[in-house]
Amino acid sequence: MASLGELERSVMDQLWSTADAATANELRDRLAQSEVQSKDLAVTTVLTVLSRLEKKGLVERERGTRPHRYRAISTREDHTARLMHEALGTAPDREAVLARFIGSVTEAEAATLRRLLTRG
Amino acid sequence: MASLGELERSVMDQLWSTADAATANELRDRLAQSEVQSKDLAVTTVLTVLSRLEKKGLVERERGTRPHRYRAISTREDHTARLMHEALGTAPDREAVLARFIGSVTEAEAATLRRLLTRG
DNA sequence: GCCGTCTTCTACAATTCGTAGAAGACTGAC
DNA sequence: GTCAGTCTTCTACGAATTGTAGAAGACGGC
Repeated sequence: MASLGELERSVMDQLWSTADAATANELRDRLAQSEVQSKDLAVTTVLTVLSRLEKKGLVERERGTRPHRYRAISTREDHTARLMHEALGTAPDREAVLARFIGSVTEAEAATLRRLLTRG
Repeated sequence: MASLGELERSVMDQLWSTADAATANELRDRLAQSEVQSKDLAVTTVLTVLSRLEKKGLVERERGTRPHRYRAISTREDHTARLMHEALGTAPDREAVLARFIGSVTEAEAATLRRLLTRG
């Protein structure tokens, strides 16, 4: 449901990289600079993508200001964590999935998890 | 990369529900019975989907036997765990993601994780 | 050698995504 | 109040993915 295309992903990355809302133009510029794909985009392209992301519930826009400003609705971390939960939810045996998941986590991450789990 | 369509997903569910390899015909029958969508499919439809799943690396087929037999390459749990890792990998701050993830896990799952993490 | 079964090839419609032009809406400068 | 420039919306199109399946070729048992 929430699978993003490449450009959609890039736009989200930009929105996530600074918490502030940004205009389509700012985003286009930022994409032009930081982008791996280095393909200058039309502003309308960025706007289309932003509209789609809005429809998908990932982005919200301020309609009051004249150049509308867009911001990510949740943080990248929340979004990613939600995706992980979604994946987890597709399997009937969640514990078995967690076992596999833990099995292939790096030692540093395992340590983090231990800390997080014992602290609460 | 590994996002599945609805039918593809259903076929994988069937393959995962029994570890044995199955023929396209068997799968079509099983789908017809268990399926929510209750739409009788042509065998060729199932075969097409199986070929696509094979190309995606999720299914392997025995070409030796005459009605080819298909089986899932990894278990549902492995597959799901891999998806979770993929999601995790998209974020730069993996630890932060893990923190959010842990935060929204059920108590039972948290217990499972603790057990898994302290046992190794 | 023929018949029924199985596979492969090809195809098509719907959806998603990248991409953007055309045209209408709005704002600031004057 | 009007004009120019900016911004948004609408519409569109091509590529890729997915559900769907027919046509035709390959194969094995009788």
